[in-house]
Amino acid sequence: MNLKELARKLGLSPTTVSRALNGYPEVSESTRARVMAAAARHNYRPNTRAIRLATGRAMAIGHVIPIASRHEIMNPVFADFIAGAGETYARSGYDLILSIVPDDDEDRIYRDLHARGAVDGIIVHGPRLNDPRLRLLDDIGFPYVVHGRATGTVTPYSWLDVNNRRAFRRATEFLLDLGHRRIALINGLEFMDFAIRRRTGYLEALAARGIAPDPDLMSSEEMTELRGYRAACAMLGHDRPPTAFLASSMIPGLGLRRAIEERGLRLGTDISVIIHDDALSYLPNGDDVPIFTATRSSVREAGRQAAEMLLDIIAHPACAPQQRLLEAELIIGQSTGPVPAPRRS
Amino acid sequence: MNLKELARKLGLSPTTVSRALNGYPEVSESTRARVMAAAARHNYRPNTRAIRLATGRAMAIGHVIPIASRHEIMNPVFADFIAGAGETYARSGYDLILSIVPDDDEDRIYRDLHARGAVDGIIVHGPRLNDPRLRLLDDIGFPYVVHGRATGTVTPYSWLDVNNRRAFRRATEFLLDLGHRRIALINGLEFMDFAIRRRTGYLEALAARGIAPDPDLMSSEEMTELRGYRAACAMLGHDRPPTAFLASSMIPGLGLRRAIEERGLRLGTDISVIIHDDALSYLPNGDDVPIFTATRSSVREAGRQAAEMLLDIIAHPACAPQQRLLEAELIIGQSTGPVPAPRRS
DNA sequence: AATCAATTTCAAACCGCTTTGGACGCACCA
DNA sequence: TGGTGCGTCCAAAGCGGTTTGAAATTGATT
Repeated sequence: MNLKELARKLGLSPTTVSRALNGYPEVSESTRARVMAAAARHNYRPNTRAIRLATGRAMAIGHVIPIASRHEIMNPVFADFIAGAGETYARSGYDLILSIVPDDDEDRIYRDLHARGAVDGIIVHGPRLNDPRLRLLDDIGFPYVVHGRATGTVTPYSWLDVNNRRAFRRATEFLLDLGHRRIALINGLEFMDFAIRRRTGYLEALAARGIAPDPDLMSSEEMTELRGYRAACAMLGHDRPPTAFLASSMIPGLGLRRAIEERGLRLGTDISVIIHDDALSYLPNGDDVPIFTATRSSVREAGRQAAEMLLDIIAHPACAPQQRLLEAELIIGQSTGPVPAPRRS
Repeated sequence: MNLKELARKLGLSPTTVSRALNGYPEVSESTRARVMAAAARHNYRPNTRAIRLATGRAMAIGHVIPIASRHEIMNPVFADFIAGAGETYARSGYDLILSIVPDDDEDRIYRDLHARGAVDGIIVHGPRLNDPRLRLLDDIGFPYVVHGRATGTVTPYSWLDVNNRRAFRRATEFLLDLGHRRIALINGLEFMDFAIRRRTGYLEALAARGIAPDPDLMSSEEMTELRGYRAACAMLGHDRPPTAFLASSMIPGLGLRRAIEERGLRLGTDISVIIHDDALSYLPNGDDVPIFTATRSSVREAGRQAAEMLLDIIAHPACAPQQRLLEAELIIGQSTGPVPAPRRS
């Protein structure tokens, strides 16, 4: 069932039918009603391919997920982000096209998506320090929104980010207020922008209390359970082990907890831990009482908002780049407590 | 830069240029070379929208991810599956379009995707008992491949699945051989097909040794860390607690481990655990020596193969439905050991 | 009754590619 | 010499919508 056929059935021209369905004013309300009814009856849906060609719009957004080609780690945070973005697209009639791309091949993909006219805009995932992709996207004239920011980029661009610096500064201050002085940071890879900001917040809080950071208490790794475990083991084996940890996400946080409990230490009394909680649906941080004290910000909500921002930019290309900074809330769970009396070992 | 323009620059007709680029024989090799060179020079890429309209093919595959509308849990296993499928699509010039859909609205989405001509085929995720989607897809004539199977469906259909029954049967037998008799099963939700099969395998192994299953040792929950923890807590608090556990995935397995270690029990000596390991990139099961003894099957590889199967079906619609059953390997880690001597409590 | 503007409808061009059904030139053969 | 077949290339008709510019209809005004 296509437009022409529907028009024939109605004894109208395709033009009129098209206008009736798309809400143009130059068609009487009575015929519009007739057309709508007929369309519903034959459950007619305009062919997406034809619309796209005729209007020149792809009605689709590209999400390009970089995969570190060496390790092939897929960041599962994307799953919830995309679930959020998908809700927005569904409401607006956009499709979401997903490319998983080795990070040494991203340029080609962006160029391709543009030249082929496959998508109207792009969500940039996993921005890095001085990320070259933003320059590239500006050059080819693609509307885009960055999930996160790219330290080092000077030209303005649209982004949506969590206030990572402030979140980690507050978390560190919270631990300092509890009396902790040896606070470890289990961070993501340092070329990732979010990791840089989190470290900055951590260092700021330490500096404000006149505490010199100890490189032995700072690790930067891929965010897997195993890496969190390993890093924690190394630090807990230190001759002056930390009394508290900050972890970049729930996943290394689980490894961290394993390392702690394996040593017979109790979370929240012997060792304090604060994680960043992206509110992943499959890794809930407890329900009533959070397990981990955490800086929390829903990545799914971020997905929703980033998608809205991008659609807005596509609809109003003349507007200046948009930015939105989400604040993480510090939620108190069972994994933090006052620094214990020094152990006599 | 489009076909017409490129043709004009070359002094050829659009027809010839199109044929040259698409490898048709009715064009001399010399002009083909000329055309190819010019196309590369102006980095011409045919407009996807136009190709799609002209050929009637969408050159895109739809992945419809159902979200339980009540809980909004996004199964993170999809992330790695899709990463695998994406590799296949990238090689074949297909796009991957992703819809995250509340499970009470799936019908509409499938109908829509078809009527709009947005995709050429569908990967069905998370099949359930008597899943009505397969009937629907057959009715509307959509090529599809199911990741998993749908017990209760009688008409043949294409699927790719892990041999869940055999995997869990072997795992259970392995525990039985170690002397365990009280073996608990922490399963996924029971309307999910994979959960049914795993339970079947588990029950078969018990029955073969003449052991009656204990309903108190079988739980069916969403596969989150917290649910795994809760289920394990309840079972370990039982007056005849299990000496071994089977967990449906790494994620509830982590919660299970937490419950065990929280009680001062040691994994692999006091309590044995076998999980199903989907080989998720962000939750590696150790590296040299696996942490968990596990039934392992890479879901990423499953994604690759399912995608290939679907592309093949689309290319050869006349063929009979295809099936592929992947065997999980049983890998021995540090989480299993002989049943401990009964505790005198 | 003729004029005019507003309302409603339509024919045709267009989006950028594929594909059908020739056209053209040339060598080959009878 | 004229037909046949082959190798190259092209004009034009789709694909299924949107959109422009004009025509037909209607009602009000003069």
